[in-house]
Parts: sequence; structure tokens; C-alpha cells
Amino acid sequence: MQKRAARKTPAERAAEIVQAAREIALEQGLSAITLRNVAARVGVASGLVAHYEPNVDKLVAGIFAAIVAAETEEVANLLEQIPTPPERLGTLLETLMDNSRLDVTAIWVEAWTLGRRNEALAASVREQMDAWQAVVQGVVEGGIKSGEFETSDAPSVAWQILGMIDGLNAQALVRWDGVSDRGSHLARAVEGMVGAVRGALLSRPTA
Amino acid sequence: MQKRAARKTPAERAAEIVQAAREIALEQGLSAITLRNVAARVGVASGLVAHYEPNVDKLVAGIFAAIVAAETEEVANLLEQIPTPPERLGTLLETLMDNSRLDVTAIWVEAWTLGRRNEALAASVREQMDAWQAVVQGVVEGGIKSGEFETSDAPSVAWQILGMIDGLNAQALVRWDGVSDRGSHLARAVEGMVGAVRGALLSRPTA
DNA sequence: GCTGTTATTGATCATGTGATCAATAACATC
DNA sequence: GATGTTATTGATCACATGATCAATAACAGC
Repeated sequence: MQKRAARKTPAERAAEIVQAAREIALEQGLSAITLRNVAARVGVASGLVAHYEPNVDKLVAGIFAAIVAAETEEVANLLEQIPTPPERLGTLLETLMDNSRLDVTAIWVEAWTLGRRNEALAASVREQMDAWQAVVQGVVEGGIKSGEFETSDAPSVAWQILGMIDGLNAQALVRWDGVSDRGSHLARAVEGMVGAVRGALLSRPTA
Repeated sequence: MQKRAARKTPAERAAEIVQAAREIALEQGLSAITLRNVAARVGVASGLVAHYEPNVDKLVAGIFAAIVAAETEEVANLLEQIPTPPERLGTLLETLMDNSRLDVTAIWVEAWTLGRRNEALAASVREQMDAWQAVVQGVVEGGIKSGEFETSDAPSVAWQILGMIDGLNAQALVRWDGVSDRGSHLARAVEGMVGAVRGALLSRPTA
């Protein structure tokens, strides 16, 4: 049993701390990111975490941004490989509604509230929302160009789609039962909004 | 300047405390409901609040339920006075999206996160979600009966509509700009979902 | 007016938070 | 091996939380 933690490169240690904070956020929420909590996970004194992260609020904001940006990028990359806009939008909905990202959803929801008292986090939230919106807007605009979508207001529609997804995911966080066919109901709603042919967004052939 | 708070009936004092907690929740959020905070607002010692509310977690859960239930009831009553299901659903969307209830939305969002560590609150959240869902489901079913809506799954559609509204409102909490015509975009989406004629949900004549 | 009930106080305890910093010890360099 | 740099510690501060409870004082009924 070693009393003192092994001495490491500042870069290494900093990475460890960020990683620990990320894990804590995903498992227990952003508000569980505390100096002592992170320190314990790394196996280090609390003072060391404070030494590397001069400000907890900023650490939280940074972790939030890292987690969410990774997801955005991942999905964006996935969409790039899909040829047609309707399929792309359908995949977007499907991917975001598959309940495999509920931990990230929980972080979004918590950030909305925490941003009220953490200005750095609030800024990160706005930034990441914009990033998401840009991705969705790109898909919608692609559909307009190809003539498969018909809407005059791609930016607003993109925001709307995002809001719907967030709301439905937040709902699933608390109450996952009672709702069947979440994906196809949403697909139908979005079809109505972007002016697509009914069923156009279903990547799998209609049953 | 009176040192000691005037002696009051337990019922009176209890009502004061609940009222103070409600105001704090709406102004600063559920997590601002603390013994000392509530006590200060009422103008009594912190111990007295603890005396009337043996458990802060339950107080928070109760305040949440009171605030949200009042809103549900208010909207339900409003809808009762509207004759046709499409108009009723349109009014529902309009009412919930008019940004006059953002304080209540903030409480919903916070409750979703806080429910993670407050079991009583989590139970209240589920309860109040069910109440909302019942209201929406009633409207949808009315439209099915009248032949103006066409969907085979009223319960799921109701959940879906709720989720969308919540998500869009939560979004408005953080970022109110950049989105125009939130109401009409949503109306179009919901029309697609309930199988209504396009424009059927707009209470005002289409421009 | 006296007396008993009880609404109210405020100090206290155990915890938890972020932040600070002198002291320590491990490592690299000479 | 000695020396200097610096990663690391852990005690400490000020503050906030929920909860408890003996002491106090205001009121009602006699």
C-alpha cells in the first residue's frame, strides 16, 4: 500500500484528472464533480486537483463540453456516410432515440439547470447547442437542395427538431415505459415539419 | 423592530412556509429551498421550518407537485371550454409555448435532475407527468372519436406531444432567440403525428 | 392573575463544499 | 552523491447544508 501517489508528468496527471471527472459526470452527474470526489477517484489529495484545475466551475463546464462535443462529432461523422438527406435525417433521429445515450441526456438536462449558477457552463451549453443545431440544419438544407424537403426556414426547423429530441430523451430518462414506437412517431412528426413524404425518413422499409 | 415572530396558528404558519417555499422555487429554483432560506423569507428561525416540515426532501417534492399540478389544472380547465378537438389541441400547444410559463419549465427541468437524489421528488415527477399525459391523451382521443384525428395509438402520441413541448420549452429556457414561429412549426409537426389536416390546429385563421 | 400548553428560538452537531498554502518528498541534473 | 526543481500532500479556512432540542415566551383557559 503506497501512501503517496506516484509522481507523474503534469500532462499525464492533468489527463487523469479530466478523465476521472468525465467518468464521474457520466455516472453520477455534473454536480458530483467535486475536488474531493475527483481526487479520490484518481487516488490523489484534493489539493492536487485544485492545483491542476484552478476553478471547479470551469472544470465542470469543460467536462460538459468535452462529453457533448464528442457525441456531436460522432453522430456527424456517422451521418456523413449516408447518401440521401431523408435517410440521413432518419438515421439522425434513430441514433439519437435509441436510448444508448441516456447518460449524455442526463448531463444535458443537468447542465440546463446548473447553467443558472455557473456562467462558464452556461456559455458551454449555448456553444454546444449551436454546434448541434448546425449539424441538423445542414441535413435539412441538404434535403431542400435535393428537393426532397420543403420548408422555408431550415434554421428554425433544425432548432425544433433538436428540441423535440431533447425533450423526448429527457422524458425517457424518467419514464421509459408506456411509450411505444417513439422513433416512428417522431419520424412522422418531423416529416410533417420538413415537408417530406410520409415514410421518407424511415431507413428501414415500411412494414 | 420585533425580535420574535408573532405567534400564529400552526395552520397559518404552515401555509406561510409553504407559500414562501413556492416563491423561492419559482424565483431561484427547487435547490434554493433550504431551511434557512425559507425561514428568512417567512421571518422566523430555521428551526421552526424544520418543525413544520420534518424533511426538506419531502418539502421540495410537495412544492414541485403543487406548482405543477396547479398548472395542469389551469390548462385543463381552459381546454374544457373549447368545443372541437383540433382547436383544443391547437390551444394546448399555443398555451404551453407562449413563454409565460418558463419559470414552471425551469422547475420541471430541475426536478428531472434532482429526482436522481430525492426519491420523494422522483415519485412526484412521475405522478405529475402521468397527470399531464392524461390530459393530452384525452384531447387526442376526442379528436379520434370526432374523426378529425387519425392515429391508432393515442397514449403514445400524447407522451410524444408532451415530450416535444417540454424539450422546446427547456430549449427556450437557455436560448430563446434564433427560432421563429415555434408555435406553427410545432403545430405542423403535431398535425403530422395525430393525422390531422394541415392547418387544423391553428386556432387563428391561416394567414 | 395564575397556570399550563405550545409556538418559537437559537445554539449546536455532523457533513460537505471550494480554496489556499507551507511543508514534504520524489525525481532529474550535475 | 549532492542539489535544485517541483509534484504532491494534508491541514486549515470560511461557508453552507439538514437536523436536533433544551430553553424561552406568548397565549388561552381557568
